[in-house]
Amino acid sequence: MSLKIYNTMSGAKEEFEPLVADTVTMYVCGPTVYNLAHIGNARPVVVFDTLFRLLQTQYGSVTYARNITDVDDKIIAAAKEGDRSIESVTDEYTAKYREDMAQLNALPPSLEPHATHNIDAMIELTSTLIEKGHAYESQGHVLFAVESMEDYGKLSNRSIDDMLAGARVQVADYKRHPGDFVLWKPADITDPGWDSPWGRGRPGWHLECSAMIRAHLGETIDIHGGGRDLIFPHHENEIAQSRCAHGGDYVKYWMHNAYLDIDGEKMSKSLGNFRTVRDLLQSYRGEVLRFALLSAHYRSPLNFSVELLEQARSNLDGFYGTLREVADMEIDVDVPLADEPFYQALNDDLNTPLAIAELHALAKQLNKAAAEDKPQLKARIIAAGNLLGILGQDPEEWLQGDAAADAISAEAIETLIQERVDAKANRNFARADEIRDSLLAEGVVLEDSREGTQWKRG
RNA sequence: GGCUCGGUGGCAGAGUGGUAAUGCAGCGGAUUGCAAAUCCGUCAACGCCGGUUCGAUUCCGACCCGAGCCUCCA
Repeated sequence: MSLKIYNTMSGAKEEFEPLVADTVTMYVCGPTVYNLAHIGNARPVVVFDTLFRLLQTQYGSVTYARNITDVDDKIIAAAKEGDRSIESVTDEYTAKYREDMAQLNALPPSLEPHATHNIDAMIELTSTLIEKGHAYESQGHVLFAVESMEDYGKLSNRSIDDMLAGARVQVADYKRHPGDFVLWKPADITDPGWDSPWGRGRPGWHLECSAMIRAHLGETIDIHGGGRDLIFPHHENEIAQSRCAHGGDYVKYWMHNAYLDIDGEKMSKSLGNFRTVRDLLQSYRGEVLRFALLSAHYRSPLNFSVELLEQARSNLDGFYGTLREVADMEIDVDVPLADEPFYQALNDDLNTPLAIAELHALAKQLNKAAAEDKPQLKARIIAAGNLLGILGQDPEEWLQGDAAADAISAEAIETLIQERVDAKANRNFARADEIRDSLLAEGVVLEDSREGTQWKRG
């Protein structure tokens, strides 16, 4: 069972083969830390976290780097607006980003390089590009000369001429060609800046990823991921920087996720139609958000809505309900992943919706399995859940734990259930139903069985 | 204008050159004191028009509709 990945560069699914046997290097573009992450920003995090988990099942060494962009115009603007230091802005939002992503069950990446910790590498890269004739200094800026690169535009499949046709490239008198992009720009005395051969300044947006990949992962990496909107110009320009500086390949497999839509439109900061993860966590647990994000294939747009979240929750409740029935069952059963349909689904370019469908099939089997078959089915469900980053909680806690601040307490519920058991024993069904209805009004659902009454918050 | 990507049942969402997964919702049944949960069954879909083919939802072409990138954006 081998992994297939859709490579943006070739436009086709390819067999995944790492450059070095049993070793995978992966880099995903992380946040610019000047505000809270929205749920659209969380999609690549969840998608590539799932890939990270999958890779770890088949390669001995998997290094996953996700950067923190902590120098940028928007950060400077946010600091000025809040009348606070750059560091207090970036520290706050870096911490909040980590917290939010942890709520989504995203594992911490192996490395989390900060742009400001790698300025030397960026200056060095810029110098190399100038030496090799791919960059030039102009009015305090250093710019990459796109015309100096033979196949610039290959990733996004556009030519330099095409870009001019759009006539939306920023024209600036310090550029030789309108498509040239900034490697290094001068900094105002009040702005953050670093001394460089070209004066005090700061790096352009694209530079950090090229420099940090080179510094932390090597000249060529296996997988580089991010949102579709990064294909151009960001990733295109990374390729230009790295290939022109070092020669050789930069990235073997390019992966790009589609975005979240709201009412058929892209969710984005500039459109203002976004919901922050932090805000959504007030109403939905992180695992629900994660499940919702995985319910569509990562290369397809996903329409984000209340209905989607309710379906995600309903699905998870079902799985946890199944697991609650076998909560005390030991599962020291080996699960040969290669044979598992959910594993095969994930290996096919991370087909998470199909993997979830296979999870449903397993749950159904478990619900009606003979006792001796249950442990292995439970083990398989847990194994699938681990890969998807779900179903890791105690089922009872999941089903009973999602209580609002003013909700009825577990103790009060148990007391009423006991009273209802007594009423039923006396065949006082009117009282029993009255108790059940009153609990339902509190959002508590009772489930009677031969073994007794269970409850959950619905 | 250039370059991408889509349009599958009420909703979400896989997939395939030949009976179109799965989930949610609906309906019927089993079970239950009645429910819930579970199980069984069931209704219902491939944008439009051509072409290739024995056969197309799937391949090709045109068209309609939608989204995205080309500017900060996951």
